[in-house]
Amino acid sequence: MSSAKKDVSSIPDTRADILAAALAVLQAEGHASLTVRHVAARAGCSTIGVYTWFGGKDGLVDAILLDGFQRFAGALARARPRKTPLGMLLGQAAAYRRWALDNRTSYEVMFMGAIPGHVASDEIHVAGLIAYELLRNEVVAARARGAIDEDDADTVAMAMWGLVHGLVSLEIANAEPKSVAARKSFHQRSFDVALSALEQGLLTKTPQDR
Amino acid sequence: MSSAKKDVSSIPDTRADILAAALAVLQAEGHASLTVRHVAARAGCSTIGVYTWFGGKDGLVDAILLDGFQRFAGALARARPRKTPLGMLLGQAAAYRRWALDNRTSYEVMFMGAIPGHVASDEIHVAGLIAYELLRNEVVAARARGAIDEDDADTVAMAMWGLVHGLVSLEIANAEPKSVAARKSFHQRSFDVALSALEQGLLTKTPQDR
DNA sequence: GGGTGGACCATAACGACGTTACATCTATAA
DNA sequence: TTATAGATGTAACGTCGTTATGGTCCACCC
Repeated sequence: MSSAKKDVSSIPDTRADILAAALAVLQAEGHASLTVRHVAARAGCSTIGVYTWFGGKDGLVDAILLDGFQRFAGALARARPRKTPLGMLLGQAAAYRRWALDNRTSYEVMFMGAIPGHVASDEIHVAGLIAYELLRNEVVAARARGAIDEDDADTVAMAMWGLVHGLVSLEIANAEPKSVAARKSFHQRSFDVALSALEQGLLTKTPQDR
Repeated sequence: MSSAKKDVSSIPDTRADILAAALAVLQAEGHASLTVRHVAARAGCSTIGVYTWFGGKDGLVDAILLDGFQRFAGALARARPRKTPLGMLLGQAAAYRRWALDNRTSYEVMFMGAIPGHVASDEIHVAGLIAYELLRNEVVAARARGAIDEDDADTVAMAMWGLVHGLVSLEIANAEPKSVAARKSFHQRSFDVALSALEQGLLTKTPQDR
């Protein structure tokens, strides 16, 4: 305000402020507090800023989702390498669960419909597909090396995605019949058992290079 | 109003009307239209009726959930018998998916958090556990006959539940990379592949009475 | 019959939500 | 300096869940 004129890189100031405020609110107070008024107040502007820069709450949530999917895909891509194709698949599944548990609020928004009436834009679906492709690629690689019989990579990828997503959803929703103390290890164990069982079931009958 | 006095069985008239109206609204117009005002109007009373008989929207949703879980458990219990324990498990999984697809709106409310801020009461969690027990019982039976190695029935049951829930969630959310025309058969196929793979993976190494 | 109390309900309102009409301010172009 | 376009603040609209207020109706007791 005083001496420095705006430098070129800071032109879209308000937009960045609002997005940062939205992420902060989401992280600190949960989806219920993610209101236009609340975010705007935290960003230091009026509600109209959300409409100027994001077109409304839907646009703001889309921006949040885009950020989430990018971080999510990055985490999957950084899953530590394993020696075998099936090991890579298990590694991605583990990275998926780890990221979801470490970014619970984001995961709920991205995959569990935590924002009431939100319908994601096409751009967001594309961002989601990028993450899916990472998994699918490993399936293709595993099949190319003869570790998996099933012809259609999408079928196998969807089976794995469904399993991982379902278990993680139930874990986050706390839907299990055990005591609180045993929750973490119980879910970890269910996850491991289910994954290795699925892996066993997907193996070729005439194993080659697993 | 004219001649007939109320017979005993129709004393809680308004309550039943409201619940019926809520189910009708949910079925015909989706969760977004499930508002206290809308339901009350359809039931022919004012909004206060919802508070008199259900304590508020949460109580009304709880009643809807209870109804849903009872119908869901009934559908699982009626899954047609198979000859083997593992066949029973697959049969229950198929019944689960069938019910979810046939009762999509109910499923979204029960398992996908479709009602924004709703937190289910303890009674509802119990109702959910009853359905879970049906699955768990089949796991115990399969283990008793030596078809499954894993010791902890909850671990196996959670693995299956997670797989089925995850695939069904993704199917309902339409999260797949195929064209609309191929969706149904694609999901059916993914479901079958994943289930039979999980089954294969859970089999004992020394098969006995499957 | 004449109260009396409680269960049920309608009206109207409150605060919070997403959204928008309108006026104002600011910065750049002519 | 003036004009124009974009960003912004204020205040409002309609909707949501919820509730305070008050009225109706019916069972019960004197």
